[in-house]
Amino acid sequence: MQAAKRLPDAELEIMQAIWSLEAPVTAAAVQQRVSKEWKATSVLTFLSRLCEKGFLSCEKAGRQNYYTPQVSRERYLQCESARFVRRLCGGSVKNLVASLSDAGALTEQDIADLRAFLDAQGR
Amino acid sequence: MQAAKRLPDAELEIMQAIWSLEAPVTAAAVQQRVSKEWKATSVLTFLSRLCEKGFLSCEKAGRQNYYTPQVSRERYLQCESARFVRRLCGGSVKNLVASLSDAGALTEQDIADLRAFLDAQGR
DNA sequence: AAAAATATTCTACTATTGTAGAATAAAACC
DNA sequence: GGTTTTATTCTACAATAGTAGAATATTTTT
Repeated sequence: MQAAKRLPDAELEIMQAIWSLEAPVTAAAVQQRVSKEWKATSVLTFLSRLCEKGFLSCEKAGRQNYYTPQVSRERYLQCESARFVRRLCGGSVKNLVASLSDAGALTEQDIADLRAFLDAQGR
Repeated sequence: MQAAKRLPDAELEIMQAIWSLEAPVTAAAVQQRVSKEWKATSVLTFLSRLCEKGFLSCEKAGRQNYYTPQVSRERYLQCESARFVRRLCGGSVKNLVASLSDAGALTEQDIADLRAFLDAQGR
């Protein structure tokens, strides 16, 4: 399982937009979906960089390009979260959650969801 | 609570080393502690960049510099983990933990620790 | 005090990232 | 078919990051 390289902020934002859409997508659709106020050429630059990195494939039809994700959101999230816990939390998931709690970023809902998740796991 | 800026890999590695030592620390001590095979000047470059960014303070004594963290590991981890959940997990902590589980990065120990943590939280 | 050792600061160069104008190519329109 | 429109590709430039040699300054040593 080769580690899908970590994406810089702008490229991740583009991928998030693409993952939330039905593949394949056009640059225009991506631009609409994205929250940032990027010029069209900027979006195109990011898209082509993502292709170079193997995160997207690109199919040309007429004068438009159609992009399709080559890495799933799930897979990327798995790599990144494992990496995060390893590098920042000393490998301890509890450290992570405790830190979120200290940061006030752990809602009642989160706690309930987590409980449910743990219960569903190996008893 | 201004958001302590995110550190690039090399600088984070330096901070990790410093946090694990007794402050204040010298560049030599940092270099020993770090796992990477950096030249002394590289370490010095990272240290001075960390000072510029306000992560370290620097006190000169004789020809040596003594560095002291200005941001605690806890605080940095809080910012980063909140940011991570927000940007990558759609704000859901359960998503994060589920993804770790899928990635095979959730040990029995983690699960036990998490349970204990949740139980210690508001019932 | 002069010489040798050494910690720090300067300077520098490459790669990556954010950003986008210019140039090009292809489609649509008249 | 020539002109206008427009999506894409090229080119470019500044800021950040990784890396470290050269130059400088301060101690130590002799």
